[in-house]
Amino acid sequence: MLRAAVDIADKGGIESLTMRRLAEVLGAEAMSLYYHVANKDEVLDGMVDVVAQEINEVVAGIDAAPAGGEWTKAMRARILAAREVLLRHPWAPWVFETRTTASPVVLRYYDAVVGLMRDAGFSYDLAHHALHALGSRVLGFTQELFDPGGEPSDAEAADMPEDIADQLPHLAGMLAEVGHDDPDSTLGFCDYQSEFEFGLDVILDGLDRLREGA
Amino acid sequence: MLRAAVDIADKGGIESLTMRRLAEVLGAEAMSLYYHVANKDEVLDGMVDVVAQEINEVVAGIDAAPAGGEWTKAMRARILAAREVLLRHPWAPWVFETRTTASPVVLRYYDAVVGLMRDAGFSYDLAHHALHALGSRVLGFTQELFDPGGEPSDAEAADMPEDIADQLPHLAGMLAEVGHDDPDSTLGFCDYQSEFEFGLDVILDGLDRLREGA
DNA sequence: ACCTGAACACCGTTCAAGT
DNA sequence: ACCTGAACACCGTTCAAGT
Repeated sequence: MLRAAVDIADKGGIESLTMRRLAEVLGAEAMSLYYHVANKDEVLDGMVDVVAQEINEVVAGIDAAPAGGEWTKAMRARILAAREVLLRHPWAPWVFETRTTASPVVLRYYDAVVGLMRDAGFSYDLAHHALHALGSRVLGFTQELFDPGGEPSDAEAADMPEDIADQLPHLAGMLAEVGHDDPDSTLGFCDYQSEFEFGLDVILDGLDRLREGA
Repeated sequence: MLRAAVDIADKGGIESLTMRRLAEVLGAEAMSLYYHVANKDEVLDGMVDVVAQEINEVVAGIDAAPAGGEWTKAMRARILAAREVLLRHPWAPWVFETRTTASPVVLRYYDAVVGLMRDAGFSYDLAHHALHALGSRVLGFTQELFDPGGEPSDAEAADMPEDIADQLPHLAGMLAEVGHDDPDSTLGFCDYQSEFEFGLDVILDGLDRLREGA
């Protein structure tokens, strides 16, 4: 049932996941679901468990590799592996954010993350701050809002009108330059993967410096 | 109308904002709204404009202060001021995230942010990376997921069952220590404001170091 | 130009009733 | 123990009709 729910969301987006559709895919006749589950939120709870379980399985194979390496390497590999799982489930960030109770499977992931930092010499206090600083990045995603200086929106397209460009001189300048440097970004799209890694490295480096100073 | 929509969301949460309720508050009889607006998304678009406008007004007064100071001070003050506005509109983060088109008012905010970095010697390229690294933090919020090691959930409460604590040794240890240090966090709540500032400073410091190295 | 009532196509969910 | 049909209370939205 959870597997079916994940499939629906993967294929048609999270908004296409309705109780009626889920029952249909399962062959059941609609409202039978409520015998097995209290409400739709419980389905969503189960779906984050599925994704978190997937992440835990993937990182289990990763952790062995950078055994002698620095902790930032291990953390980086772990987070990027988690990100790959997340990219297969584009609805997952939204569902993660809307959950109010902590899934035990997610807690297991966080426990391993704290363990990794502890092994690297972090105090519990600093590890706690570190989790907050990383935020959702520790699970491999960030919310992209409207993508500053990247979207091919009417206000930022290459043919940005003169009068609007005058009102936003710095964005116009930035777009012109960033757009020119990278042939793939002429349409204004950013490379989300490398931007994610950039931000991640800034934070990991900063945390490592704090670890050394402590 | 937008003001009324913001009021409803402020008081009853974003889920209490329905077209019928909005019309009721406005004195109109329900479906008249569709003469002035194409659909509900257009209302939500307008609401982020209201909030962004509020932010722009607040930061306009802030920017003058740290004139001779370092850019990180000015950026920090700007972002924390934006955060105060956001805290008055708890629904705003969710609405910001769901928008697909960039509001001109938000673009104005980002333009000023890029301008601030340009004045500090940032290249357009680094400023672009910086925006991505800051993500939603530049507007004053982060998504808190389930709050690692903080929520008074059944799995993490002070009376965490022995068997669960055994499965999550690092989280249990962290919770015990962090919970003890701060008398206000005995219930497991984190101080979101100081965690926000911690993460923000990590990123700003890291960006400043990259600026110097460039 | 502006508003309205009735209706449509959808939700999640309840509940009494079936096997 | 498990499933179902009919119904309820809500959505956003359409549309023909009013002033």
